[in-house]
Amino acid sequence: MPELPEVETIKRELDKAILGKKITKVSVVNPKVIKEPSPKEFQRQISGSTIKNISRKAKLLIFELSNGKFLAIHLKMSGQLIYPGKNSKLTRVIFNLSNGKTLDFNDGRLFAELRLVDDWQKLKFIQSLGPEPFGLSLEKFKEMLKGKKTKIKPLLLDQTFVSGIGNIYANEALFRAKINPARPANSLSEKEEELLFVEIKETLKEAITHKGSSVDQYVQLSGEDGGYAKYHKVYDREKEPCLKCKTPIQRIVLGGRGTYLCPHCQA
DNA sequence: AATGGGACCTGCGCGC
DNA sequence: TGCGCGCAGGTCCCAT
Repeated sequence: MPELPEVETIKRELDKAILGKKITKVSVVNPKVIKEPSPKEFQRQISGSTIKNISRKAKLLIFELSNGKFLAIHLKMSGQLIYPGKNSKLTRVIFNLSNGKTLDFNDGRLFAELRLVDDWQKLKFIQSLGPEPFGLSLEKFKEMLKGKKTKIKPLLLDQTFVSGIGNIYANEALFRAKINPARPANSLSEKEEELLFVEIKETLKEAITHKGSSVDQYVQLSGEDGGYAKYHKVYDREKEPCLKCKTPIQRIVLGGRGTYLCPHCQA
């Protein structure tokens, strides 16, 4: 799915496009993506409310509605929000707005989760989240790494450890910090911890600047691709030459996820 | 505590 | 052209 930069991009565009607008009607095309309450209640309770605020927590989008409820959307692997909506075969939920346009929620793989709740802070997913990289000090980050024998890359993907990083940016940040993804987290030198801390934030920031990485399903709110994929240094570049040393990029599997590295730069 | 596997789904690209 | 396989920005759950 969209990782932190992709969700942040969508959040910023939603702010410009639909903040303050009224949702006149909701059509649930595929009820599978509605986790709570029932699809019927979901439609009923949202209809007629105004979007008062939109925020992002890690990879989760949260709409605050005028009826006091919160709509939480996790896009998972293939979720998309499109405005103005074009109603494709992947459209699972349609939000009709008072201006006559629609906000479409699309999701090819049906992994995404939409929840309408009284209090988003009580969501189990939210309560388990670790800090976001931007809200973290270097000291705290070093502290967190202490005693962690896990491989550093799967650890970065663990949302209870730090939140917002996904598979693309974990790979990219580790390359930029010249750290092998299989290294035990507690084996990093102080210099490496520092560099990793900096590169995680830099990578995420750059990705936000370019409006995210469109590798497969992710698109911006307008439906356009994000522009960051062409700057990827290792992700999805198996067998292509390392941009620094020409060594072919290697793909391995760690924690069940495709992992890309330069075996020379990240020895 | 940590790691591995599978599950949830659909669709795409690849090799034959 | 058609088929089967492996793979996919995520997370959860169970077994070891």
